[in-house]
Amino acid sequence: MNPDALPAYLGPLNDSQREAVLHEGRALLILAGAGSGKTRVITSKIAYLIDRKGYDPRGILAVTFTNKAAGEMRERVARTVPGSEGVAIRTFHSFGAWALRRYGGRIGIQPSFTIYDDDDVVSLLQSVTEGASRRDLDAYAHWIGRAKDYGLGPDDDLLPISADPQLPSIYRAYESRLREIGNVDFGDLILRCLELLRAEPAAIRGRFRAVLVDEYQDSNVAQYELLKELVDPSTYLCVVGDDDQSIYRFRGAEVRNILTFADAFPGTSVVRLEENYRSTRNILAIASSVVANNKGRLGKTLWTQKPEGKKALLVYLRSHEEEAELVAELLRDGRLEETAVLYRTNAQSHAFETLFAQRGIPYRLVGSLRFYEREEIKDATSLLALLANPRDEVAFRRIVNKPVRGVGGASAERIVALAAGHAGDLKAAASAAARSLPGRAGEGARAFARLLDDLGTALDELPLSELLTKLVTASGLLEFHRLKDPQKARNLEELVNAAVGYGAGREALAQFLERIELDRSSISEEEGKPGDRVTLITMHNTKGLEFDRVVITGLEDDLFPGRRDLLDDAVEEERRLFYVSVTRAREELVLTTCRTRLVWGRTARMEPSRFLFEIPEELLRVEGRPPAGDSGGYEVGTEIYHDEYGSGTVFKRWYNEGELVVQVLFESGMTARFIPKYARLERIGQDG
DNA sequence: ACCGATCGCCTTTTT
DNA sequence: GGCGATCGGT
Repeated sequence: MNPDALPAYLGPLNDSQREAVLHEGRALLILAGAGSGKTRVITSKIAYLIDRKGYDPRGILAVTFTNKAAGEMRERVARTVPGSEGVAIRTFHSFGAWALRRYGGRIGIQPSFTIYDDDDVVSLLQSVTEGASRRDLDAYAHWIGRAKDYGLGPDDDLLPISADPQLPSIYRAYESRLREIGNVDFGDLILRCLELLRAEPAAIRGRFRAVLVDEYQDSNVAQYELLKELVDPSTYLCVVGDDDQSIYRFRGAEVRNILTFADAFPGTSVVRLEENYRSTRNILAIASSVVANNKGRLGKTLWTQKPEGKKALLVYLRSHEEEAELVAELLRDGRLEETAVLYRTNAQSHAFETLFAQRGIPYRLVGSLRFYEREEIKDATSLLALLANPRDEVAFRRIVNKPVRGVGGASAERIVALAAGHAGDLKAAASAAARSLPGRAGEGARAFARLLDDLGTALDELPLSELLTKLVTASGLLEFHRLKDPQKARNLEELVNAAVGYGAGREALAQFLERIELDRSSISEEEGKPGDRVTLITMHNTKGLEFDRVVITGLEDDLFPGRRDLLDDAVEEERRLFYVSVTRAREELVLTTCRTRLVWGRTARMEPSRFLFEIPEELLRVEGRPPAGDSGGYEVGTEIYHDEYGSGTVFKRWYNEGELVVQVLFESGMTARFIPKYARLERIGQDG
């Protein structure tokens, strides 16, 4: 091999891409517009580090945002670079889990921990609070999650999260209970990993000589701090992102991470990838013109050599049924695999599923299955969790009396209290309680303890799938659920199937549970099946994907952008979500908006999404009729002046009984509604 | 402890 | 419209 010859993987790259791959130095920020080939750049860069710069694959860490992305990158890296198996390609969370399982002992975390999901968090909160409503508990769970995203513990100033006076004490109680149990929640995977790195930097820091992060615009503050701890001055750090595609603020993503990256890591070089290889000029123009309405962008000019392409089709429809009909009609050309139907909320998939099932149109539903959150699955995994960690009181409470064993709430609490005398071990406590609890409750406790014993023995002897089979039968869960709903029994079978390939023992169990918690997409009834299928997917889930034809549905105010997002800059995040959605399309874009929609079983009247008015008309071909009189002016964003209220901006407009109504936010902070036909409004900067 | 009926609230988006 | 929480009767 001639070492001077350019490696093959550099061949197809454009100048900026190549610059990014070849860059050397301390840190690199790649601002990569949608469809600009960033995955190719990252994989090429990994290849280059290994085969030209002499990096040990085991010294390279690549962090992605979703497991799906990690899987794809793993595949591409393996294809591009022989001998790259050792590269760690993980999500932030799975990296955290890995580090905690391996080195967590140094900060008091047992490797047998399991990961609590949102439901478990709420259950635990319920046991550390008194008289809190479900609503309160949800709120506290949310705030605690957000606090952890920002790297804040119970003793930090939580006012930016919530002014609720009880939050600090509830957070503190929750945290101390969680640590007694020995489990972690999602935020802990980052936060406690950070704690580990600070306490024992030698354990991990410096292990990775190069760290690459994809989708950096969606990292949160805790992840940023983790990154800072992970690198030392000699580590090569490369992050890739697009501020226009930041869509996870609700989950603690902090766009400022990418905006200030160069300041946080001195010596940063910046490379922009602005050539788009995916979409036609028209599609790109639509995406750009809408996102241009956002303020506070780094700003970039996406361009493409692709042809202009077709105009996007905008269809005004009467109802969500018509919307599903329209999509079914489009699909009569047989291009199922090439088409994706996008919507803002999971609930919207229903209309499509129903109609497609009727018409025999095969579809693939991405993400919304929530397989692991189903009652029967959670029951079975709670038993598994209890095997993995006998101190898991959340799992214990859930499963001890299911199916009914005569151990009611009061008895269960007695056992939990008793566990304190057995180092928290609930199995030991149940055994002990078998003697002290009266009658049926005592027998139930004994039966439950015996069940755990049997399963514990089987754990070391049987492969996991066989253990699970034993578990669902011996516990009575399979029978219990079969009687309620045969589908639930089938789901339990599906869970058993998911465990095929795992060996026997505690480590296999921990791995399986971790996969369930961290990669919820890994089982879906539809996804694995071959054949042509149209994709049904939320806008958020499309990140990183692309399709020849994209149908964006439900373009209506109050839905997209959502009702809550109207005032503050949350609208900007929704606009970015629109930008992400549009740029998934290669060739063809269809936009639909409905006049009415079922909301909570009631038919609601809808208005077209404000984003539609931000698209230049010449980029659209319109079908159907927009609501009458829509040219009445006073578009959203119009600045007006009112004699009493002063100047303000229209932030919402709709029609009531045929009259245009506008809602105006004034500089004073007040809002008011007007019917412009009668009210004395002056439009600023227009002739009126 | 369990069952059934009623009430209320809900829908963002996900690692 | 549907799910889950809650209450009251057994």
